[in-house]
Amino acid sequence: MSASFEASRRMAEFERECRRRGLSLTVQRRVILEELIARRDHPTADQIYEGVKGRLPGLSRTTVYRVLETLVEVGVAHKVLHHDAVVRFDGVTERHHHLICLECDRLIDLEDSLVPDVHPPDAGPTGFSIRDYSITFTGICASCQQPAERRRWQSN
Amino acid sequence: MSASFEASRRMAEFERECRRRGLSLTVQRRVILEELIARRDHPTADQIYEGVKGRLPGLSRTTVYRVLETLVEVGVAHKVLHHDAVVRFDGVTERHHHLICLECDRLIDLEDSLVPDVHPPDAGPTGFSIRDYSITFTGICASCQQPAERRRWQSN
DNA sequence: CTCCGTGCAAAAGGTTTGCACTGGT
DNA sequence: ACCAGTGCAAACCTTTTGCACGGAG
Repeated sequence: MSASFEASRRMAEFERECRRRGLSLTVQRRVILEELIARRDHPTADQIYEGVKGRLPGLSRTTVYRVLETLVEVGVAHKVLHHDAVVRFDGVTERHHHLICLECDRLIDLEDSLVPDVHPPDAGPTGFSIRDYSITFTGICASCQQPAERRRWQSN
Repeated sequence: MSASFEASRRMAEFERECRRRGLSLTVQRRVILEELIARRDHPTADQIYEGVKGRLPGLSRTTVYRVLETLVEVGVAHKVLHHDAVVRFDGVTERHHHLICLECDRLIDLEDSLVPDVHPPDAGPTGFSIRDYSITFTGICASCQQPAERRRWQSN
């Protein structure tokens, strides 16, 4: 399955969901979702803004924030939790996990297939109904294990 | 094991670690750690500040931020990742997991013993060396499953 | 006595809000 | 034509930084 096919499938899913919910299909929403799907990193709202402003003259940062929030509500994007107090977004909505380097804070995706299934606990007493999960593995990334030379990363 | 015993054990651990690293044992550090250990929620820096400023007249918010950062470095506190773009702290350093309500964003702790062990993957190709992990379960909390009545939470 | 740690004020981000306007439906 | 969505500017909130003072070691 090619990346572009996957992208258009996701876009179609988004359009369908918008109609179902009575949300307008604006250029901004489409372009921002495209950008998010195309990127394999975990961009911040501002990085998305930088990435799409060429294609959307006059675009406002505010709109990027609002659109990203919408995409999350609709379910075509996820928020990623990183400890830098900046919200990051993920266009990959299939279940996957994260590796976070304790040294440089780099965040790497990990396919779900590499991780044994977790049987979600009953959470019985709390009455919490579990829908999905994601595992955050902490450790040291390859570059930070090296003898402290040439390890610079654009903070992901 | 009583909560207060556990608290003093943690405090002792902190003091030992400070001496080992040549860090000063200031009142601020002690009181802030006490507060963090005493709380069972996941307070923000500001909530900690509100909680301790009575005991530390003239305390600066800046100091709270710096001290919390120190506690994390020393290893007696953890950062908790929440998608509200505000850093939260956790005085529980034993491995545990989180339940996050998709509806109200509430964050609930889940003991590790309730969750089957995850055998950390090799992460072979990436060269990442895994040290620990934490699972975030997403779903709907008890109150949000109720017929949409009386569900208000102090945003945890 | 020497620094590390603190307090204060100010700056730096990131994110949200109010309001008028525009573009989807 | 109507109303959701956008752009802009300003507000807001969290977090960081620079500097001088004071207290821990």
